[in-house]
Amino acid sequence: MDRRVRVRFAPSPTGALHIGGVRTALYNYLFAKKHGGDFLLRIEDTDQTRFVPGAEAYIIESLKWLGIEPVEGVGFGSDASGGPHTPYRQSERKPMYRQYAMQLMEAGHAYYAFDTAEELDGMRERLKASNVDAKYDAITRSTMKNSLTLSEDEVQKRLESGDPYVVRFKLPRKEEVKFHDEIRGWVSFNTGQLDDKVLFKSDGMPTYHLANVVDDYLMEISHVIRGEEWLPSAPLHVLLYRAFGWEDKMPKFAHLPLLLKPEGNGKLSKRDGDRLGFPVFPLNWVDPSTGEMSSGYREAGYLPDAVVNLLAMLGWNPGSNQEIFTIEELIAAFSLERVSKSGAKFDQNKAKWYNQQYLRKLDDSALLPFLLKSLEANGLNTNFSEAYSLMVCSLVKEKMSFTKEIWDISRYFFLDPSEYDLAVIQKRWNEKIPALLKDIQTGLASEELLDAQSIERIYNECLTQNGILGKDFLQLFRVCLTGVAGGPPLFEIAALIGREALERRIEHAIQEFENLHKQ
RNA sequence: GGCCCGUUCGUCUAUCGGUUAGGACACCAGAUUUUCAUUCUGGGAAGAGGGGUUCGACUCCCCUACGGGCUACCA
Repeated sequence: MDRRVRVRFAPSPTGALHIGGVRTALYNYLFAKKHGGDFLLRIEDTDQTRFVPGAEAYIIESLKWLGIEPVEGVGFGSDASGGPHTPYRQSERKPMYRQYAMQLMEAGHAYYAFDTAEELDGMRERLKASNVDAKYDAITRSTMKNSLTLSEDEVQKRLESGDPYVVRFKLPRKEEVKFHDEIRGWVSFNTGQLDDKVLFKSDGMPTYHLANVVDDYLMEISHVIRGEEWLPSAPLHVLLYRAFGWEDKMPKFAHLPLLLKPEGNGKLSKRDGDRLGFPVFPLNWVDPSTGEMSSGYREAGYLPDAVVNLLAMLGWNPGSNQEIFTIEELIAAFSLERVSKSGAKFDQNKAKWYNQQYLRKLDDSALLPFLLKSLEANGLNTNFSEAYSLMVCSLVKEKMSFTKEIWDISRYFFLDPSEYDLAVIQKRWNEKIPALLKDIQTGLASEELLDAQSIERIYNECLTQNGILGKDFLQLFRVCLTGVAGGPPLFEIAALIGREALERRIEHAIQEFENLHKQ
């Protein structure tokens, strides 16, 4: 156990990385950092038929956005090679795997199989018909075309004539395979239930099982932290380490609980896309074959630290009541023992709450780029000073849950209201209002300095003059100035938008409200 | 179907044999806010069912139910 901690995140680039995968990466990262070890990214692209262009770049960009950065691997590392175990893309490691398949063959742990897809289907159908588990195992392999049943000459001949073949693992007949999972404790399987998995495909590529074990060994991985969907193949991997004679270098396993759909059934999947009302991807993703777009946390207005925090708490807890963690605090507190065993449903409300918390902690200036981007999109970027925008950010910050809301809740700082909240007008309007608004208008016009205090003073004076109560009018006045029913403190808004805007907006309200309230 | 993993408030979870079963989100009520929101206070809300073991079980064991995963020359 004094082995250097080295863990890896090993996604296959078959599409956008979904948040379950992100969480797996995060837990690996936290574990590595916690133990002063290494976190690496390996791309498992051994299935050429499922390759999706852009997926790898997407994974890398996602990890960078979230700050879950590997020290080695594709797209990372101190130099272009990615690190000392380059390459980190399994397709580029292709030439290395064959020798390991051969090593198993020579040791009698693997064999050639020549069965065609049709023959395999036939076998499965036959077994199913007789109510037996349809699998290529210790019994069925004796009825199939492989180097255990065919003569040596025949095998040689097939190999030489280029017949397609695969290499299968020769599973021990009836053996209890036990291993200790860092999260679940002892887990055991009987090899009688397993089958002779293909290790090496007819296209010359290894399957996941072979490539994964070989690479973990070569890259000196100390802990395999992955999703629970891999638990059933873990015994195979254990057996492979034994067959290779690498048992002393076998990593410890930790199988993470799955992230479930909020509506009840099944694990959260890539297909869920936007259906659920929250993103399942870190970044926006456009499916290159269908052109279909799925939204991501970044574009939905989440802050990366908030996403990291909420993902960390989904399936792990510190054992205390602390909910908000910086990444350093997460690293310090993290342990596999406190990862829960059962699947967790994603909670949108909690996610929103987390984002709000992080938004509020942000400097006003950190919000500025989001606002400036919106101003630019609306062609207003040259009309207002950056100092003005910064003040808007500070006023509006507490009202936001997501960065992308900033334009919607602050547009009235830049544009006169084009429409008004009718419900408020209808509820609060009465015949005294026009005179009151006029009074405020003239009061403001004759005041030299318009700051929040002076505006409020004038406002209150006019209220008393007109015999109107503040609670009956303030919200209407807010609608008059901003068009909407809620927002930051009104007199601060008024002070910021300034004399001309106030004059214009009050004048407009005097003309419009009378008609609007009748609608 | 088979194998494996799991099961505490609506949701995320604490509890590692003895607690009025705690917290957070959400929800509801009240207070504060001349408006909305914020904030504060309070409230309702849980151990799947059945057997054991034990002086004592949410906690340990077994069975059942339910949920999930896997069962490809996909990862």
